[in-house]
Amino acid sequence: MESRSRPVTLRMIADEIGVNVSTVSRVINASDTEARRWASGEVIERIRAVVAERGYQRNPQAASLRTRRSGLVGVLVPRLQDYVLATIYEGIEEAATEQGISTFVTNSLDVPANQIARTEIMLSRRVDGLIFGDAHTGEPFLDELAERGVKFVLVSRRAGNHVSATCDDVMGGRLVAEHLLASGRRDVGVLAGQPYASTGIDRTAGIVQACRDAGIDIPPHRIVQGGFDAPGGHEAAAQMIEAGGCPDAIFAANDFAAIGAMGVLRERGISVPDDVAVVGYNDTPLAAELPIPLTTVRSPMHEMGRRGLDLLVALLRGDEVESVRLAPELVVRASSAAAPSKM
Amino acid sequence: MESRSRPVTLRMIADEIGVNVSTVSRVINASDTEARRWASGEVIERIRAVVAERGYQRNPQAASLRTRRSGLVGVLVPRLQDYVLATIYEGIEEAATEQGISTFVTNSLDVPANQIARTEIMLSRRVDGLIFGDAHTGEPFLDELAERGVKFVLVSRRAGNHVSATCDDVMGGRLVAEHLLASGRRDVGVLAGQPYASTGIDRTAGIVQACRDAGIDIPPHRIVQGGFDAPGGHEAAAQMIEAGGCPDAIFAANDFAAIGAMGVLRERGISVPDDVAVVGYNDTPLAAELPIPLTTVRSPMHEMGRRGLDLLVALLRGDEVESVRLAPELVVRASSAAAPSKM
DNA sequence: CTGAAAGCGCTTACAG
DNA sequence: CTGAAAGCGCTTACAG
Repeated sequence: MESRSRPVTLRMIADEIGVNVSTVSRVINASDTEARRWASGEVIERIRAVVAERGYQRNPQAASLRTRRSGLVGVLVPRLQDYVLATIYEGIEEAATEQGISTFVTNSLDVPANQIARTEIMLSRRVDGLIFGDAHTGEPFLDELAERGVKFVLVSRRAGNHVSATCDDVMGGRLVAEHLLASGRRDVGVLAGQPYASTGIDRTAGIVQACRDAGIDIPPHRIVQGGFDAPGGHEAAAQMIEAGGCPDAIFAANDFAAIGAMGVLRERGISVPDDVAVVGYNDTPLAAELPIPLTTVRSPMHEMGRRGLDLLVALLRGDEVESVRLAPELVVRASSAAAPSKM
Repeated sequence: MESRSRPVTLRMIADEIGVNVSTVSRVINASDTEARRWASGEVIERIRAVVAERGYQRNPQAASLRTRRSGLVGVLVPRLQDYVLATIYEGIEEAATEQGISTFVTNSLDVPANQIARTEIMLSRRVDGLIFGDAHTGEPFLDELAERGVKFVLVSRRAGNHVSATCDDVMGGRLVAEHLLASGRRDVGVLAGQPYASTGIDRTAGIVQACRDAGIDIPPHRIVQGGFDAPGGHEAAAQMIEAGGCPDAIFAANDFAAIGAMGVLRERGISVPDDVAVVGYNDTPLAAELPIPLTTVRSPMHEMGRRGLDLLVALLRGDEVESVRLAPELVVRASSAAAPSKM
């Protein structure tokens, strides 16, 4: 088996044409219009032809050594197994590729020690900037990073005053409240997710506020924290029902948690939506396929990733940037059909 | 806001101690034992102390320029949104981090043109090798890549004689057949997945063979191809039922496809497991939480990713390597409970 | 418009 | 055991 052939270098191109490497470098890195400032039309044409013919590809390591910019971005997510974060990452990666940027992703599992360690690894790889999908409220980590002059943006979750691309989760929570109240539900339980994630916090705040506006108070025992996955939702729902019986509506801050809750309800013979409405968040493709199709809030996950990358690029360019808040949309399905009127 | 401070270089360390950069380089890159061949105990100690104190981190771009090895690996998957591939990637990334290797992942969406284009991008980033989770049988692409001397391994799907880390999918299919036949099912339908993926091909071959061994032939109209996701399973199941009525067992080559199939059955009022048993593949965490818990085949996805990375590292080292085939395990749940005896 | 040179931060034969 | 030098492939002031 033959070994991989050595890549074409600038020098090879230059020698073949009989010009200096600096000229080739300038022409290659210039736009069509500004190239004329660096070389004669004939030389430009010749260079472009040979570059195409020989399949020249710039060596990014060499360029980065010289320019001190790597074209690399580090992305931290709680876990890529989570469909939501995987989708956000797809958006990031898509936008990055369009801009000629490469990304490294890694899982922090939402553990602060991992966040710190993974970030240092990213920095040692000389990333130009970072995108965090796992920001924790109340942790000093991101503030310290900003203090050090490291450039980063947040996606999915907000934190402090750091630049972020998120969904308007408070509004998402309000949409759910309005829908549930309109369909006759009065005893609303919330699976609030992790206490350090702005997503869960804001979605919970949204539904609580909107219910209060309608004169309904959600008592503390109806708000249970837990993981954003099926087992997490299972556990949280079980705990809620144990503590105060089953409410007539459950809002899970995440589709997977909603599925976990439906598991508990099935085990206990509680009927959805007759006894209890269930609403999720994110409109995962599974939501529509479930034996009981799930009402949920659609959030623009892919777009969020794209916008996050764009924000980071702007930041690295030195632009003044504003956080982005995208609008959610309620998708009503069978799991929250109006309750049969009782008594 | 202060700008990020310049990283510490070898030269700074060397100057501080008063030795040559080459000495520092040798000591840093040597193991504890071999360092003694390159420097006196005193110098070694001094270097290590200053490296730790100043927080020196090797510039990987500079090192790679010199050594012609980037420590970078490219990973192509159909789609990271797919839980199965996300999990395999987690294994890859985990093993890579342990070895000081960085990975780039990208989605090919199983489109051959994308596979080619993405691979070229990876190569232009100077990756040392590639891992493909999206191999297509019958496409010449991988053969051509091998011909060019590019180093790579496959995960999840086999193809040709290329080195791979996979699950024994034929055995997985056989396990399902034995279980279904033992619980009285006779008319078995298969949602076979994509025709170019060895996973679906092998799982189908396994169940077909095992049924034939038991004297039961699965007719062609009972084998339907389709996507490995919920919508794909939905469509394929609908097509199968349309063509020949509902079988008494459906084996989907993937849990998500199984969920899609359950959606069709629900719509048509067909009961699971009374009318039809449903079995999936991969034992996704959702499987256990579904309103009708799903019987499925557990495949060691995370381990597969780890083994794939290990294989690639061995290959890059020039070792002779053998493909790895991991064992699947059947997990029985409610969706395939024995049918009530009819008539 | 084009060239020659310096230098980014490393590693690694080659000397001694 | 340690140093001095070359060079990986680029980019970019500095000249002309």
